[in-house]
Amino acid sequence: MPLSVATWNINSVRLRMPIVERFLVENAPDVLCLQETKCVDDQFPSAAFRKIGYRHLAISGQKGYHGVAIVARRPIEVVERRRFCDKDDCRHISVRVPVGDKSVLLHNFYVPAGGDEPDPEINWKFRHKLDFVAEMNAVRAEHDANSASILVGDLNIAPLEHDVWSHKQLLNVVSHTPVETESFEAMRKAGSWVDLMRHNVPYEQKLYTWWSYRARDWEASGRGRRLDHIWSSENLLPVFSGYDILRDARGWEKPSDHVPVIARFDIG
DNA sequence: ATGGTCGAGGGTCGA
Repeated sequence: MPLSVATWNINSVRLRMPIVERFLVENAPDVLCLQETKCVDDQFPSAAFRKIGYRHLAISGQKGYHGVAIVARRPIEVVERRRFCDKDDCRHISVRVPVGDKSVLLHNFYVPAGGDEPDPEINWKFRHKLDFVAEMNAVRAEHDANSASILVGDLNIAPLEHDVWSHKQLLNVVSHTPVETESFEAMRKAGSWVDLMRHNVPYEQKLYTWWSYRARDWEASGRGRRLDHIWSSENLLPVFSGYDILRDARGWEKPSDHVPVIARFDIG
């Protein structure tokens, strides 16, 4: 019986419940990590999740902005709601997922988008994004014989050349600037995380999880970016059995600009 | 060339 973990920036959980339910019914991941829930915990549609079998909830929301949550069909225990950059933004929550006599520590992140101007001197949002990623260096892929770690979320950075539709045209666009991609990869390596979506995938293969709302036709324009990620500790590689990017979800009714990603592990 | 579209909230701001 595998363990499956999904991540999805849904850009308002209340508005998006119809397609979130569709995704859960059709794909039945054990755990779904959500970002940009955009509501306080009292407004989170907990009853609707419980009704379709997702009875275990870990929520960290705030009014109007940001917000993360984890919903699961199996028990989870909240470990931490970590603050970053000395702010009260709800951008992280971690849970422990018992898997037989072992357990997985699961981090769910929503990294700041960073604004439009890629200059930390004149754009405090970009400064905040760089500081946030630097602070993530402390989040390591903890593991031992009985435990492993997974880190997912909207990390708002497309690190590799083929994680964007045009490397050259996006080099000065926030999400793909060298200062971001280099610090991002340094942070990932410092934590000993494995980028599962690129594991055994050809370097030249384009991978996208996000398409802008600002295109007349997202599909025709083809201008995507890989902003959502699934990482794990190295000891999960032997049981990692693959993943899917639910590209079709970008064309559903009232879509998010991000699509879900699901990873599967042959454990539990 | 430098828009374009969403969501929350009700103040435009954040993405």
